[in-house]
Parts: sequence; structure tokens; C-alpha cells
Amino acid sequence: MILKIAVESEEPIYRQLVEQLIVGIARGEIKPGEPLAPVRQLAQDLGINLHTVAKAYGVLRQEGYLVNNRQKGMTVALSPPPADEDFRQRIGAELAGPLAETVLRGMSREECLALCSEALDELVGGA
Amino acid sequence: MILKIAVESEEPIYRQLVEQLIVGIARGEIKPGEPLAPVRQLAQDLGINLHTVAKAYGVLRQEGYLVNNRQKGMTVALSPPPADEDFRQRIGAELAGPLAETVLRGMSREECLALCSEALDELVGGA
DNA sequence: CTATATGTTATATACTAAATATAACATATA
DNA sequence: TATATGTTATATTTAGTATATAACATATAG
Repeated sequence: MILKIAVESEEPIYRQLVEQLIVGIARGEIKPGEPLAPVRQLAQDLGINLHTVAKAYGVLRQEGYLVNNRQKGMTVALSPPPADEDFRQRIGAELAGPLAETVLRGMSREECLALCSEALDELVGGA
Repeated sequence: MILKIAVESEEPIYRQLVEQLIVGIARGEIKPGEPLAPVRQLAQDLGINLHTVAKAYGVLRQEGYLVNNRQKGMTVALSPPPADEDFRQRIGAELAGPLAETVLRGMSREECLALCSEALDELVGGA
């Protein structure tokens, strides 16, 4: 699984890692039960600090997407947390901003949904 | 237009304002050409500093969603920036994270798109 | 011309988050 | 006994956030 860090970005490094790891797991590049790279190794590969990687791992552990197995190290959770109502409401709120911008710029409802569909294709179907 | 600030949130106040203003404009609560509340008045109403409001307005001006009219003050842009390829790519990247989480938690493609559709309803159609 | 109101700019300060660095710890494996 | 794992503990530096006070250029109302 390929991870790239943009040090010049305004988005914190640990946030970039969290996002890319979530996408990578969703794409199935790492399967449930499989271990991630150790914090020290990934930190060295990316040229960043150990604690920055640990912070990203900690967030994903808190979210229930990772488990500290203590045998293999940090692994992908075997059973992800359910998509309950709280979760759907949180995601809906996160989608509101970007979707409002598409409406603001004159995109039709169909165009917006097509954009969402394409973004989903990047995760499940294609590239 | 109702603006609410959560001071205990980890999201910066000016970011909350940017997001809520974008949603409000998309919902048509303020129409193109119409003025927003003056920075000092809005700051007082929300119990925050003048510059925090000014920063939010500045971001939206930079994005092309607001114009400093100098007669009516800060107004909604008459012609919003186009939804070009760069924009669609940026929004697609912003949608990737939340959508990946829905996939991660086992939501089907139809469920994900339904969630997007509901989020769009909050902007154009209904509530 | 004189106030008043608009966004903006200029400094300054306090606080928090982010990233780094070094060290140590508990646990599990070889 | 070593080695490797995530984790915790301190400490430091840097950048972002929010605040405060003051002033400026411009436009409107009286």
C-alpha cells in the first residue's frame, strides 16, 4: 500500500495518513486481520517522526478501524463498526460542505450524484 | 440566516462560519447580490472577535463566493465560479474520505448514494 | 463638511495543535 | 537474553487560532 505525504500541505501529516489509510482499507489494499507497517518503519520510510505515525494509528484504533493485536502489531479490524444512525448523521454532515459547493457553482442534482458515484468507483470498482 | 458556533468544537470557529455560510448560500437563504451581516455586528451577535468573522469572509471572498461591494458591504457573488475540472477533482478528493468510511462499514453502493442524495435534499429540496 | 459604517490592515498577546526529539516501559517473539 | 511491537512520558519548536486595540480608505447620511 502506497502512502504519500505532502509536507507543504496545510492538512496535518497525521490527518493525511488517517485519510489515506481509510481509503486504502476501503479499497481492500489491506484486508481485515492483516498488519500495517510498524510505526518506526513507516516513519522512516516517509521521513517523519514516530509519534506522527502513532497518532494516526491511534485515531484509527479509536474509530474502531484498527486493532492492536500485540502479536502482529497494528492490524485491520476483523469486524468494522456498524453504520448506525449516528455514523450516517456524521457522514451526512461531512458531505454537506462539499456538496453545497457543487450546488453553489450550478451543478445539477444529477451532476452532483454522478460525482459521488465516480468517487465511489475509485473505492470499489475501478482505478 | 441562522449561524451557530460551537466553541467547544475542535473545528476552528472561522471554519464553522465558512461551512455554514456556504450551506446557507447554497440553500438560497441569501441570494446573489444580497449583503451579509457586517463583521462587527455578526461578531457581537455570536460573541466572538471581529477578526474571526473577517477571516471567514476573507476565505469566501478568496473562493469567489462573496464580493466586497463597498456599497452594501459583503455580498453574495452574482456569478459564482464555474464547476470546472479542477473544482470537481478537489470535491472528489474531499468526498473520498467520508465515502471510504461508508464502504469500510459495509454500506452498499446504493446506501452510499442514498446518503449523498439525502444530503443534497437538505440543500435544494426540503428541510 | 461632519459624522457614521463598511471591510481591511497593522501590531500585539495568549492559547492550542502539530511535529519533532529522546527516553523509557510492557509485552511478545526468536 | 536480545529484538520488535505499540505506548507513555517529557520537552521543545513551530504554526495556527482567537483575542484585543487601533488605525486606515472608502462610501453613505445628515
